[in-house]
Amino acid sequence: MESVTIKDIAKRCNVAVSTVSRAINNHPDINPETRRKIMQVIEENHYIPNNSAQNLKKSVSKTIGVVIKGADNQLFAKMRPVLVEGIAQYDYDSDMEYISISGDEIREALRLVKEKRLKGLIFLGGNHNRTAEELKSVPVPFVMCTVDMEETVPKELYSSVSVDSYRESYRMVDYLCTKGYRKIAILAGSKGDESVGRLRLNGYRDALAAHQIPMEEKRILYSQDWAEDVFSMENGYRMAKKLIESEVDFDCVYAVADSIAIGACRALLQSGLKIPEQCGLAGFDGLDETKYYYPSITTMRQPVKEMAEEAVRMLFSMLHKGAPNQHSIFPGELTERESTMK
Amino acid sequence: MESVTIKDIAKRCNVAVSTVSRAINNHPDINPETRRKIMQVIEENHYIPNNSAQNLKKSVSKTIGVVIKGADNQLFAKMRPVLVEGIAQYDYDSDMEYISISGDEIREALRLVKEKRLKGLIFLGGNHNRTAEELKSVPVPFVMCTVDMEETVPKELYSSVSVDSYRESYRMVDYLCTKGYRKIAILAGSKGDESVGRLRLNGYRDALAAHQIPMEEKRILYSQDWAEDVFSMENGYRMAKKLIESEVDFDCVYAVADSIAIGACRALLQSGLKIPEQCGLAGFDGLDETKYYYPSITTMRQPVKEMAEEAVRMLFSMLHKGAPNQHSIFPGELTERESTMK
DNA sequence: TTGTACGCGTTATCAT
DNA sequence: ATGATAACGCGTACAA
Repeated sequence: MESVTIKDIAKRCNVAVSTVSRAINNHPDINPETRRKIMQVIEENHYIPNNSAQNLKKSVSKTIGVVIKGADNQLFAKMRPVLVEGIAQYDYDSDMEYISISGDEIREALRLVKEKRLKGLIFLGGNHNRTAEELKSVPVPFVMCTVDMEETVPKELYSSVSVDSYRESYRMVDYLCTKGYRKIAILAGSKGDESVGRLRLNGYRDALAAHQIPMEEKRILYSQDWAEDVFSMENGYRMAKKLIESEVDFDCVYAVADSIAIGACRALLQSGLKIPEQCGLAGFDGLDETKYYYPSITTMRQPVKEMAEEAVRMLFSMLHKGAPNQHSIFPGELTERESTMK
Repeated sequence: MESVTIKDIAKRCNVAVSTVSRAINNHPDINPETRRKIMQVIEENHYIPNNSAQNLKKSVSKTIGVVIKGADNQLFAKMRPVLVEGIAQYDYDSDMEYISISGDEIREALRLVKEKRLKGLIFLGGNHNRTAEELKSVPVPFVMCTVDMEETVPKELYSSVSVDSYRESYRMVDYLCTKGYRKIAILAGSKGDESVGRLRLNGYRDALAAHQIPMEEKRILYSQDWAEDVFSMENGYRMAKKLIESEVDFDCVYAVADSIAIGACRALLQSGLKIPEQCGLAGFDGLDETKYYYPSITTMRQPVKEMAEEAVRMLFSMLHKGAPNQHSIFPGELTERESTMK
């Protein structure tokens, strides 16, 4: 339990702690011979520097915080390793923090920055209507990843990497219209959604309008307000069931997230509908599952890997070169699959 | 950037740092009045104690390490929040570390324990053939979660929470036999698998034997040795494809993991086979997706939430009460679904 | 009840 | 090239 410290190593080597420190940190002015010997003793005793002491001393730990909103979001799960590796390439550590979908990521971030002396932040998910006040309160550079901010929020107050939820949602619905679907139902998030759910819903609205298709309120399905559960397959299943039982007329279902689409797909097939012959289906995000469902499900893929890499690049350009806040918008990849290929 | 420290607070309050410290840590002997005032100043200045300094001082940080093997394992993703919350209830912090599926979790754990002065460890996944040496080298109590150790490893050297992969796999195949399936193909892990894959394969072997069904090597499909990829849907799809094209006779497919089963399911349906009429299908783990596939997929559910809770309970019983190593085996839940209900 | 002073393990700045 | 020592921010025994 009582770990071996740098002092122990120094003693065992009959040198001063400073010499050991030099050996560890590859300092130039040290006799290669003593260095070799010290490293050997370190090996033998399985000595490993105390992280807390290092950070305390360095006063500013080389650590980037990653605040992940939504515990089992699969997109974020795919981004995590990319971020860790990317950050490591700059010789920084990463500190991952998961917070609930209903939590306040900015408040949490503030705590972390102080507590762990973080040098920068990457947010995965979050509300898109933060106030200027809130954004200004973050004392280190940060990048919002996969979250479209409200237009009213000044662009110079934050950096971001995202796909344009509104625009790509519009594209998707436009595509569905082009395929001949006219009565497209949408499975949206919760009614009070302040995140991507609403933006995608807006894209749906405007695309229909552009095709002169009257929008029926009845074809908009909201989920119950069980916050954590909004983007679950179960919720998709429930909403689709409700749609089917409501006897509302529809020839296509568009879900604002693939997880919702998968649940919905089962409900549709179970009710005897043929996909895509009697009913089209499309999702959003590009989860792997959509490729292996039968029928495979049309989706708007988000290039998560590239986005994560860009977020890291962007963050360090601000950190190292003092670059100003930037915004990078990635195009979604409309992936046409069996569910809409009649 | 230059954070406010406990000294600053002390100065602003005209008290000594120790008094501030007492206020923060709810010490009994402090004037409620001064305490109130100090807390107020702390609020106003957004003071938050430096984590590193606290840990360094406490010399033994109240932190539990969680080593997660396999980045996007969905089972583990479900366990994470349960673990965090459970650990927090004991007033400990958790430190999550993800390592690649080919990494050495023990070596990594050793590093972490020293570096961050961890008090205990929970492993999510890992090799099941560790040596006694390796287990003894871990200097803090630890619990292996969801990993069945080899019988030859002395039970008193580690604690574990798991379902019995061999036994439950046996049960599953036994069930399939009972349903009348006679030519059951298995989609196993990679040939050199040292983890659950092999144990589940063994269960398959013995269950067939018990039913006097001769085992055909041709019905055992191994994946390529692309380590990270073994339990992916894509790999399931590939193996099933290979099976179909091989013209080997089979009336049922059993995948050692649900993710593999999902990929396989698509391949089977795509080839025109009716499930379950012409071919049964079963997986293992109990992923949500299996419930929403069409047809829904029979699986052996692992009670992940309960297992995570038990792991925490077990760890702290060792930590606090000095309890000896323990082993808790959870029964799998054979969930019969459409894919095997002819 | 409050203040003083030391030490946690490490790195950096001086001397030597 | 190496050693002694201060400092990082905090908690706590001890003294007051």
